[in-house]
Amino acid sequence: MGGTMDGTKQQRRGNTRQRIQDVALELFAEQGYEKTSLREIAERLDVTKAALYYHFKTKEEIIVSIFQDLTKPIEELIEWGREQPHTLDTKREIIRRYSAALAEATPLFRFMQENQATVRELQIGDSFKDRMRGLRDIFIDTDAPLTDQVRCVSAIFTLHAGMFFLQDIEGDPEDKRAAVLDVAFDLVSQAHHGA
Amino acid sequence: MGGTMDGTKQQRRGNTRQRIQDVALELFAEQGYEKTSLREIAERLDVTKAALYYHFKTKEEIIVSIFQDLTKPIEELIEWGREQPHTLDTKREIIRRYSAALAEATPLFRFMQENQATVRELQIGDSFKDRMRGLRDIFIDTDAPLTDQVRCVSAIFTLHAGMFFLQDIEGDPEDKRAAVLDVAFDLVSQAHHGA
Amino acid sequence: MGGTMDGTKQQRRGNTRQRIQDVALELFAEQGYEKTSLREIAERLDVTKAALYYHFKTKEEIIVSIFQDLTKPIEELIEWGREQPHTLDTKREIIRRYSAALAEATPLFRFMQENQATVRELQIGDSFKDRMRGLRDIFIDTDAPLTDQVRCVSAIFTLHAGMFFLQDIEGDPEDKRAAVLDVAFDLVSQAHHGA
Amino acid sequence: MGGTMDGTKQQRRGNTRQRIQDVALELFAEQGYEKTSLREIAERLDVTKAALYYHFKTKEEIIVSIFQDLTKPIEELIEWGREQPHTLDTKREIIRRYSAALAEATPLFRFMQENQATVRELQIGDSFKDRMRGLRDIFIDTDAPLTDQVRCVSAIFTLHAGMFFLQDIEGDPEDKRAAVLDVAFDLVSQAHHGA
DNA sequence: GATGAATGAGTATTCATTCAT
DNA sequence: AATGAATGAATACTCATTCAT
Repeated sequence: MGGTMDGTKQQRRGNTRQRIQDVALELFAEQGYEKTSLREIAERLDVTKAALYYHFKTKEEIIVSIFQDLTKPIEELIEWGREQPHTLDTKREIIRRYSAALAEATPLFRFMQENQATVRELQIGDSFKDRMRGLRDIFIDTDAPLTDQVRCVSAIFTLHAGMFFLQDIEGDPEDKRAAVLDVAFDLVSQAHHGA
Repeated sequence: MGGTMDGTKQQRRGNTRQRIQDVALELFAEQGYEKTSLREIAERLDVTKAALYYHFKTKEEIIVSIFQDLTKPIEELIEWGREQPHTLDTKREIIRRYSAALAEATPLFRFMQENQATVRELQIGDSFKDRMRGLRDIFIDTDAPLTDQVRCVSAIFTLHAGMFFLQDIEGDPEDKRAAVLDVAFDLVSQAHHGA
Repeated sequence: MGGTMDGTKQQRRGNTRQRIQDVALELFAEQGYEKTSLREIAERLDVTKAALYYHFKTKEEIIVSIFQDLTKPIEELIEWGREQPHTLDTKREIIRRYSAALAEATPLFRFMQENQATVRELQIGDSFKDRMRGLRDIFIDTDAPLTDQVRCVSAIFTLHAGMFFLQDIEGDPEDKRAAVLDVAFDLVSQAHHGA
Repeated sequence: MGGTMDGTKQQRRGNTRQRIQDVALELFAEQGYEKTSLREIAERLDVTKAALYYHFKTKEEIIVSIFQDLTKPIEELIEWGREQPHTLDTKREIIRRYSAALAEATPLFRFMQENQATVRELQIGDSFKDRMRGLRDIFIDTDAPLTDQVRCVSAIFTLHAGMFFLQDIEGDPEDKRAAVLDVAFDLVSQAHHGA
């Protein structure tokens, strides 16, 4: 069913694992993890379900592997952040880098945003919470007034919000990205000056 | 098997519909809509699956009915907002009321937050988006600088963030709620003064 | 697909559970537990696989329930044996009754005989071993010479052998049954007289 | 990944076929033929499934080859028995040799004992039945009274029983073996004297 | 106002087997 | 002598839904 010598299959050799991850993430983000069946993934790749199992032991392993691959930059960012002094400048730099990392892994974050209930039960949940806690520890000064702590959380959230909920608002994407960064910068600045 | 005359079942009379909604929402929020089966709901209520079908035509109808019941206050809030002048005071009042409405319907919002992928395909999605667009139209002045628009979106998001992601932070719940409102107020204030 | 009013289905009402057990045991005995699929059982009963799951939670539960139903007589026999004095006469009576019980549950024992590897992993294994140990405790005098102990084990085994491995030998079934009992009687007699 | 030069693999050279048989029999005996997958066998040997197919055409061929290798002594025993006069002494000698052959191929007989349902469908079944029939023809005098015929069957069965069901009984293994032989001897003696 | 019995379509997963390299 | 990649067919099991009673 479909070309033996037409180059399409030729190209597939050796990168099936990657292709599975790509298609899977796309579908998971689109329809949710639970509602996406392995049959669907296989069909879209024009392989059999069993082929998926050659590359991944379970459905969960597929999403976990994607998660691990795509969140590595963020993990490194947090590692970096931990070694810096907890100054305002550091926080601004983290916001800048975090925003970039987010943009890089958009589909994954869309998936996570939209499938939190699933994510929570999927071990991903825990490692992601760990990561977020790491970020929080760098970002939040537990001695500061509550209001300032909330501002910092809000800054991070503004970045996430920027990814998904600004699509409805008109304007050049680059401008929007800049505006989002501005607001986030402002929030941490205010937190630091005790505005 | 399970009290015929012990009053438990007596009490149940007539409010089964309500009890189904309660248990269903609880489970949907906890495990996700897709992963919660009607068998599970029925078992927890100690009735048969078929009984659920006496009260609701489909699984979807259960969640839709919950949604409609629980978002009525927010719909009314938006209705109210639409008739007010788009002043800063109005926005602050909306933030106050929205925050209260959110607190009232916590499980539903937790469910929606965590099952966005599902919600989107469930007609709920559309009517919720309509509502949110209504809120946005009141909140956002499309002539204002992008940064200020983002601030307003961020204000709303801060309220949502406050519900779920502040649990990790120490402090009295009432204080935290107040801090969240403060930050949201600040954001809309700044948006208005062109900070 | 299959009469609605022809009486066949009429008769089925209310005894589906029993029918499942019957067909299942037949197939398990014939082809082995592992090689018998639920599809096969369902097809032979002209119901869907899902119907089986209405009556039994798992495949294992089917065989366990059969086992429990069919070994009750033997359990009762052992109970009875425990209360008797450990005389030769008691043993002869037990042999007589055990042989009868065996004959009654032939398909089950054929199944167990031929699927020991499966049985061992199926919890059935344990409860059956318990039962057999009960029989052994009544049957075997641990102070007697080893040879006599073996004779008693051999007596029980002769009964089992009689069920399955005498089919090849010519002769009237009743005569064969009598001969088997004779040999078993002899073995326990010799064990008692210290032959 | 798995010693290239460490001698382990060096040693493996040329005896993979044998190693497959060993591991396969061990697993078949332990878990049953159906429940043992080629993946499991391959993993335990640290080779790929495909490697098994280099040495054996099918799963069945593995068990058949084991069977043929391990039952050769018994086949020879029967051959020998056929040429002897059908005296009591011959039978005693056969019992002695058969018992020894059984002890030699314990895992195979454990496998056959516990997987009869499988064995029956696996062509092994037939050739084994042929063998057993050969034994029976030597052992059983079809003109003798039924009781004596049963005694002879029982003698063989006692040997088999001895292998598996005497483990529960206390005592020195050698003593138990001797006791088993004694009982078997007795049974054939009685059969001959028309006890 | 609810149950008992059943269905049809689906799910993730496993298996023996194949074949080009 | 063995591997990497894949397949086709099967398996146990689950789910939302239906309907006569």
